[in-house]
Amino acid sequence: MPDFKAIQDKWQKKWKESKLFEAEIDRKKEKFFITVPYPYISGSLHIGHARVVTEADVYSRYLRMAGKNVLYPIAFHISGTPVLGISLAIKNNDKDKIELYKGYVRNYVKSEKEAEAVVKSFEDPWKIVGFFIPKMVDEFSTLGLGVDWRRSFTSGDTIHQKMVEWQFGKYKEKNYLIQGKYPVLYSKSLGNAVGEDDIIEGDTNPVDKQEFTLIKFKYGDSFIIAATLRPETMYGQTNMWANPDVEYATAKVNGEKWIISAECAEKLKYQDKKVEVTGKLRGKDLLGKSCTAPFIDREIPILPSTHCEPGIGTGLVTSVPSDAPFDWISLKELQESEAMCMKYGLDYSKVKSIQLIPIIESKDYGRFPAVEICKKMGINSLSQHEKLQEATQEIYKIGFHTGVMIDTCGRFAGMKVIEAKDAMKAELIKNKKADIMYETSRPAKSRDGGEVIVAVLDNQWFIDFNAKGWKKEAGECLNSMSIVPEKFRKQFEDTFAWLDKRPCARKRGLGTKLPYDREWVIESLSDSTLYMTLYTIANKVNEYKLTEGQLTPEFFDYVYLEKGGLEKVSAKLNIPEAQLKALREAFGYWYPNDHRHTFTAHLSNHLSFMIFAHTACLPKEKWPKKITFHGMVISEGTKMSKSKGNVVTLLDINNRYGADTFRAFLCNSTSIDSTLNWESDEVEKMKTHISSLFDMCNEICTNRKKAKLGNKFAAFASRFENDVKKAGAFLAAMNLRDYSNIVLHDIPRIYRKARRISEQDIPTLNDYVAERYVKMLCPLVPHYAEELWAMAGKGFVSNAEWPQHDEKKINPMAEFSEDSLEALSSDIRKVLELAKIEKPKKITLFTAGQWKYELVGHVKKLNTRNAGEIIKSVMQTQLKQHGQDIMKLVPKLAEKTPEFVLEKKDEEKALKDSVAALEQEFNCKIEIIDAEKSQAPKARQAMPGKPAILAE
RNA sequence: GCGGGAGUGGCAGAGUGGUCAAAUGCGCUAGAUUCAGAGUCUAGUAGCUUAGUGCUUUCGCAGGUUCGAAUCCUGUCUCCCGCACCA
Repeated sequence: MPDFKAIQDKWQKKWKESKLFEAEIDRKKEKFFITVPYPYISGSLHIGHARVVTEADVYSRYLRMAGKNVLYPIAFHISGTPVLGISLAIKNNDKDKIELYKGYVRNYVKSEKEAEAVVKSFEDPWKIVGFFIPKMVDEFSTLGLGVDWRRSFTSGDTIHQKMVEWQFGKYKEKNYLIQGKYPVLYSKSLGNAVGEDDIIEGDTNPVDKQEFTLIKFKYGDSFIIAATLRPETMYGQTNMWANPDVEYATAKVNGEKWIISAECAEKLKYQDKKVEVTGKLRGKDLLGKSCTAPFIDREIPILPSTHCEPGIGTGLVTSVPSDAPFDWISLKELQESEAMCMKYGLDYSKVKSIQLIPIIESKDYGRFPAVEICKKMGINSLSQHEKLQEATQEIYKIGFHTGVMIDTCGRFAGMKVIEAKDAMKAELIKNKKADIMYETSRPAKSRDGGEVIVAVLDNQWFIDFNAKGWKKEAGECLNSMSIVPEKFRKQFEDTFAWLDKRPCARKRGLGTKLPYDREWVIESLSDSTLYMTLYTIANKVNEYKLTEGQLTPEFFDYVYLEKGGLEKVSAKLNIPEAQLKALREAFGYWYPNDHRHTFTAHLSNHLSFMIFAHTACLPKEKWPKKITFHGMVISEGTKMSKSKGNVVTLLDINNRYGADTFRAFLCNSTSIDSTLNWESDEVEKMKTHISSLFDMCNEICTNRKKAKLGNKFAAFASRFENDVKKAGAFLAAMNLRDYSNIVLHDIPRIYRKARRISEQDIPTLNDYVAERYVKMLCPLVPHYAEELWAMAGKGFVSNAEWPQHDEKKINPMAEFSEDSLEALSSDIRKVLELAKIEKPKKITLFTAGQWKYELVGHVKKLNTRNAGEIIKSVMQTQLKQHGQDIMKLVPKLAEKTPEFVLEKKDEEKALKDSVAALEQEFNCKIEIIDAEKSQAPKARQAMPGKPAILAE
């Protein structure tokens, strides 16, 4: 077995030394600029990252060999809050996170002590970035990528930030940016918006924002405020619930006197409301009194229930017992307990007289869904909290999707719940009878232990995708692009239609500050939509040592848009004209992005934004040309996750399998848009497969003799030429699976078969395939290919020319004859087996009568498959005389018409040529007889391409 | 719920109107080579049947169109992905 590791290291080093993949402008060649999404840094790279870069590499290696001037760069994304979250966790001494990162770091440093020190340093987020980026470059490199690393950068680099500033300047100019109110998850202790990564268990148990409608119930000169998720149930209200044990607050909210829980008053301060707490009020004190329900304008009593939680909503709940399980059970408990009514000084008879009011009919439920579901689930006490919650969700879900308002609901009768909800809410708010409050879907804490609530920011920046004209241009761009597979185009169209205003900045996280409002950091999906442009110039910007002060909007206006005039810009920015010109030239030459290869998950955000960004900032000819998608990656049949322990990292790959095995497995195990299942057993098999392939090629390359390949190899040559042709075509279409099938399986198979034709011709055969085969292997297994190529001593195969096929040698007839002969020998074997003849004395082959060839030829020419029509047509010819046989043959022919039919004389010749081989195989005499000249009953069975067989 | 996608043999995965019992690979069975293993080679791998044949069943399920359906149409079931500030 070859030492794949030594071979791999050797060639990766040589490529690097010779700057093989450092792309430069070459006007003689057509340029091709391919990109993949830059990875976000978070620990080690795994096979999910590897898939996209490797597929792009195989493809771009082909294009390079096919004569294109290929630029394939990779950069790194560091924007956003996850890195910050890691820092924070480490700072807060989060044991799990520290262990996790120590685990990563230990892969790269020598001692435990050193690892600890490195992880400690991660309290500074930039140290995380600084540590991992070089490691990631190294890990990617072990895959044998043809990447131009000189052009790499991170989204935290000056060049990136200045470009994003330019981009957002353009957005601002075009009025694509607006400000407005927006609810966000917010940590009171951090004084900042928080994301999933900042919240404890935010990744496993995500926190959502819920929108409550606050309903105002007139109560003296104040309002009792009830919070509800179901404003459509107004017509079903029977009473108000207050928790007797809770202390409520009276507060002035935007000038009105509200009664709400103290917690609620606190939260509302964050939700763009003026709140001034003026007093306290016990829940008990409200009981037995009444308040006026808006909308239905009805007096309803205030009753006690412990299901009102001060921490949720306002701590006061309006009761709709027909549709809310909690309300129904609370009411039921009260109605069944005179003692409880006495306790709170309520009039028991009045409480007992409360009747449910039906309002909604839903699928599978009658007029009182809450009652029904409680009965069904056996709920009869408020203490069954979890079951009640479940019941509530069920009723809510089914009511929302299938419910219809019934005749008790005034002018909303007949309306679907889904519509009535919004209509009633809007009307309430319009008449100032309701307000909005946001609440988290579960109690949550940020990593530092502070409470997470929902805060409304009133100066949130949005990108307005509905800004005038933008969607039209984006649509135009999409129409001009090629999307592979094409089925994803519809999803783009849907996404475009649905995109509206998107918050694009937050108050924390790594990234670029908004140029005209510097307390905001551009959010990480919004800052990574135009960075591909930077690959064209990043190496030069470094080389020229351009500084922040030089990378102004004028710089990008000139380099990207050729605006401002060379002399003027050069003088203003203090950049030599030659340099500025070179930068402009580089951008002009390499851009647009010809091909972006990426994961489907990016479609509805990154890729869509990317298209919008390009149309906003760049002229049409610089818009992206093509997007291809790959499928997801799973490991041992399930999703990769740390907890399952099935994450396969690039370090694992490098240690256990090597790049070529990985590449071969990746390309060969599934088509590009399907899910890749990483199974180590299968990978092991691939490893042995390609190493035996390497041994085979080794022999092909060393045992060679230049000579003309004889005619007996016509079928082989035909298949090989065809494979060369198809391999190129498959690669050009980025069909990596079919391509790899050819080089990994098909060629070895036909080659091994051909070797058996004649031992003494093997060196000639080897010489025939050697050079082209090694070239064809190169995109897939470049290290092995270089190693083999080195035997010929002609430089790198990586930039050799893609092999041409010889169309003249493609000979379907030769292949067909070979196939027929194989079929014949298979048939003979079967006959012998069935006839139980172990050692045949003689085998007679009958060729079909001339008329049968004519018949098949005739049928093939007809463009009908209808047996009746075929017979009709045939009977009008000379063949009529064989009428009886034809009646039997035609139905079969109609069903299965052979692809090829040789002339009778050609078939006889082919048969004669193979007599020797057959005689050798079966070790007996083979005789060929024309069926028309034989009386043997078997002879009648002969068909064109399928001689009758008689074994004795 | 809305939107998108997918269901093929023991497995992975081709095939989108005829040459399809369905490529290729893996697995499995038998044989060859080999000290042995690995590898390679050869044959086979839905069922029944047979001198190489024929028949039946099969491409999630149920119907339909057609001379002919894995492929087109209708209905239905199941699974996967996205649904926004999260990279």
